[in-house]
Amino acid sequence: MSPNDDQSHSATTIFDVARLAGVSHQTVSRVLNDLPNVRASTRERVEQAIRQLHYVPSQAARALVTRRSRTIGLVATGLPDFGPSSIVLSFNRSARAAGYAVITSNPADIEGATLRSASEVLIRQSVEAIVLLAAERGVLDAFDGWELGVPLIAVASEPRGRGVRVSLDQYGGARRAVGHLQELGHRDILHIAGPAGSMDAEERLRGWHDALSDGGMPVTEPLRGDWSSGSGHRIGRQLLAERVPEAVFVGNDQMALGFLHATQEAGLRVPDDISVVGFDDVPESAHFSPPLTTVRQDFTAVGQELMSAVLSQLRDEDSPVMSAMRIPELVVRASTRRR
Amino acid sequence: MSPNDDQSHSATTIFDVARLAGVSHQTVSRVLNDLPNVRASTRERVEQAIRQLHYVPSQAARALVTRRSRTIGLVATGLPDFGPSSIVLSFNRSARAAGYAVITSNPADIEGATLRSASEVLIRQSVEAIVLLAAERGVLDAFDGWELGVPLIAVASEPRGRGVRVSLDQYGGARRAVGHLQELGHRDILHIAGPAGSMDAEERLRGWHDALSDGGMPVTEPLRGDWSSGSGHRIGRQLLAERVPEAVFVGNDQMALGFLHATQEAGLRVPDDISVVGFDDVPESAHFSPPLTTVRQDFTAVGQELMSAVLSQLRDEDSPVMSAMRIPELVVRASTRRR
DNA sequence: CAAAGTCGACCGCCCTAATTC
DNA sequence: AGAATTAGGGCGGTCGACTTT
Repeated sequence: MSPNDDQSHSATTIFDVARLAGVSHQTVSRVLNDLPNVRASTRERVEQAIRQLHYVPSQAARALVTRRSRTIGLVATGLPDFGPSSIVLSFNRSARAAGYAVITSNPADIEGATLRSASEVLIRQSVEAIVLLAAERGVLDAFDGWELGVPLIAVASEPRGRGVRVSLDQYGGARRAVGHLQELGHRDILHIAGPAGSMDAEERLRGWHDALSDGGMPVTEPLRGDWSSGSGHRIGRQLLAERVPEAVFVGNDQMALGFLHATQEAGLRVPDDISVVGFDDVPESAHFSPPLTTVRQDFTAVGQELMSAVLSQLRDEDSPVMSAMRIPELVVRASTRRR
Repeated sequence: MSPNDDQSHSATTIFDVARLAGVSHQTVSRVLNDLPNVRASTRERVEQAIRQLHYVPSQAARALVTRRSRTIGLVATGLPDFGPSSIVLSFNRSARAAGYAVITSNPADIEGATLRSASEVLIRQSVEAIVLLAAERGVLDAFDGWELGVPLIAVASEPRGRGVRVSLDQYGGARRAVGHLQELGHRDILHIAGPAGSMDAEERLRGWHDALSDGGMPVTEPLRGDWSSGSGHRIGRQLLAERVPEAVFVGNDQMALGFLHATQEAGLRVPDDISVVGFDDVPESAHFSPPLTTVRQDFTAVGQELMSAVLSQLRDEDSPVMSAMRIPELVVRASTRRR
């Protein structure tokens, strides 16, 4: 508002405000924290002084005395892929909306030691909770027997390890994908899975497997990719050199893209010669060649649920340990057709 | 190490450590901060005590007295797209390597007020610097005449506004892309640009424009997308309904994907009927149909340079205001061919 | 006179208790 | 007597000055 009245404002304290407003520092504290017993006129004078001095309360001082940093730590792997990035984005926004700042750590790998040291840095920043976004099976084991001192909330699709878990129903999503293929009359349905050890990969694999065996269809060994389009391409090449399945359920959209690439190189047409279903529904999948039938994951919801899990955990320690998982929807486009 | 010796460790203080080690709290502080004048044997005893108590120094208390939070704030827009996500990832890692934690804020829009309030939240967390990742022209204006109190470092490809700027040479990259097309003998080269107002979009547009006029070629009005593959698709549809240009330089890979989709719908073949060049080199572009010729941006380098700009700014206030911008490389794949 | 340690003030804020109106 | 306000003691560190080998 008014110009020329800032004095290197990192040095302005609650006492300066008090002096200017003609009250005690404690009264200023009261208005700062919306506590009662402050006359409206006094409050107004104080607020006026705050504005005039560009006063910003010191979070450090406040954290020191309240023992609440209003900060939560996020350990995230898998970036810059679309899914993880989307979850991080949504989580950051939800946290901010709840009045929390989030400190992010992106460890270089998912070794127990690396994860632990990333968390230690966060603990040192006195975060009030730690959120773990690392889809690998066993990452939670790294936290076993380690008294963090703060709640741990993880994105995990398997019911295992300590901490609170949040996820979407990968198994259910996979069943929908394969079910779609089955409804179209396909029986010979292969699966290009994500890396062994990824909880999501394993759950999708399980969904595919169960859908086939429940339908009395032959279950073959799944092929293993690493989520990258390159791996989808490579696997597709090898596979198609041997035989052409009726349909393929690919573990994510990137690998599906690589697989589509391989089909073209092999002179095959999708969906005429072979049906393909992906997983994730990244924004680009609508423009793949052909537009990809896939399973939509609501990453935004995951971020929001993470934050609400954090909040309920902060509120009382024994809130539910795993929230209900929504089943992702199938998005039918042009990469699948009736046999 | 040893079991059963943790006492709700958020309450452990430097005094507890001192007592256990049989020294004064000051001596503990010395070993904590690697200061001299501590006998090796004493140091060892203190470290032993620290381990035994699971002692973690309170960042809040330290920040309060040193006035250094060891935290830096990041205001990032554009997520979850690949480029911005990659920069954020790289920046986080570089910051961590330098001993800084980073608090991220992802504003919902790029209005001045929104940006400003996001920064205020960061200031309140007493960050030591603010990094702004918002490609829009004019976002820096929102900070004009506002005494932040901490250095401001921005990713910006245009030399404008306050603060330190870091970027890759968008203009140079665009010239390389268009130069490639020209070398292949194309003269009728259209441009599908990113949204008006995006600094990167404007710089790439300028590069395209200058390449054409320097080559004595006709410059038409650029088409405007919004970076999404959907917009590339829509624009492609409209364009191709009217006429088929020899070549198109598309502002990013996503829009290029959408455009490729449109060419297929129009029954055109790339690169036989029309050459296409993208920008970014997202990992998927190698598997587009056809594999995309594009310009590779080294996002990791941007993240690293951001952090080193922060450090030099923290070290002394008048370090260079804009670092040298590298020119992104051209990656030739299968979407372009000689006329 | 070094090196190794100890003491005590202070960073900016919140909380409880005491005081004033 | 009760509402409004003030005084003072930490929170957990760092740093300078001072004391002990």
